[in-house]
Amino acid sequence: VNATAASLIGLLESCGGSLTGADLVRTAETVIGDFWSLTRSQVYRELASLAADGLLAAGPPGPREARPYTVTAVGRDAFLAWLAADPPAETIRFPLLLVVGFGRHLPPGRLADMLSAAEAVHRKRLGGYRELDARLAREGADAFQRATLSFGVHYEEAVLRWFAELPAEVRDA
Amino acid sequence: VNATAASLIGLLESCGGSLTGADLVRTAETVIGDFWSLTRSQVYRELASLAADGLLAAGPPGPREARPYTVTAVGRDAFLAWLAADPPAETIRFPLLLVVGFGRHLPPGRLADMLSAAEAVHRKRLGGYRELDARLAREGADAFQRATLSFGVHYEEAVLRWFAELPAEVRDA
DNA sequence: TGGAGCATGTAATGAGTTACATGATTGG
DNA sequence: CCAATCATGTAACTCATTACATGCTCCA
Repeated sequence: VNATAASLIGLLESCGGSLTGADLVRTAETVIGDFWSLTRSQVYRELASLAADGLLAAGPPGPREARPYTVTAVGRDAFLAWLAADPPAETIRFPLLLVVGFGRHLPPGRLADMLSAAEAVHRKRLGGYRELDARLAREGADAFQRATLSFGVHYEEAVLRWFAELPAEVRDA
Repeated sequence: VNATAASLIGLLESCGGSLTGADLVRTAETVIGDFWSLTRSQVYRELASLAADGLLAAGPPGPREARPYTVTAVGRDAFLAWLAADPPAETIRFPLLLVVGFGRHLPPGRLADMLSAAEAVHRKRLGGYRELDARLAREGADAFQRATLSFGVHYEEAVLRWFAELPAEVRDA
């Protein structure tokens, strides 16, 4: 029961009923996509694997072989066990930092371009997070979900601060 | 030429001469390990692949089949091309955030334990980064390398701020 | 009704992790 | 010189990404 599989069970639990693969792809993307990326292929693989192990039950296939999945009692227990275990440390893989680290090999101006492009992306993401947070606050959403969003806000603010504080030596290399 | 392979070439470039697989594992761990994890197996696989493609040249095997690798002209060009290309976005996978998001399924107190354990880890990491930064500043190290370290500092500060600002509803769930 | 475009699911490739085997090294 | 321990390299496996095929759907 890895983190991706457990998350799928958790999303099925939260949504009460049964969801198909594509439903789960969409749901996962919006709910946990900002700090736990996953692709269609992963979802289908995990669903098949979980169903084979009896943690999920597959309903009758609908259009285009779409099977709705529901959580079994065994699956629920496995999810709760995963949830209560000590979570491993986060992993960050930030290609831009590699580029910055090797920055002295770049032609003049190139790094500045990359940095301002990245800065724009992060500025936009921060705006989106803040907007979403305001909406969730209005709607009185789950405090746990808002806490994950809050991480996103803090993270993006940190990235932007980092950009802002880069020495000219680096920024205009 | 993926990011891991390119980084290995870059490290070989920076170190001037030729390094063996184990040397590169060590170097990579200390220089880029904080934002680009890689394992021995990856290193050896990439080295073999890069040598097969002529981007690296393998020297004569020393003790225990250890071959020293050096960068070829082709390899250097490939590295520079990778470096100048637009870097893809970072990926973050933070298991603790998954757990927080599903926090309402946790027994009372469990989340608080996880959070304080994680907080201790991040506090320690921040301390280590600051110490290292002070040393690099004294030694007048490469500004680009210090910039990557600065990211680490900003990131850890953000994580700690996030912890500190979590509502009691979440922290003491 | 038919075909363009899109959504869903699958297969093949690539990257990352874990676990293992074997050869050095060092201290007794 | 022998044995315990550690370092180095390899292989098997899991996870993730990319590219593909096929079947809906919706509008002309």
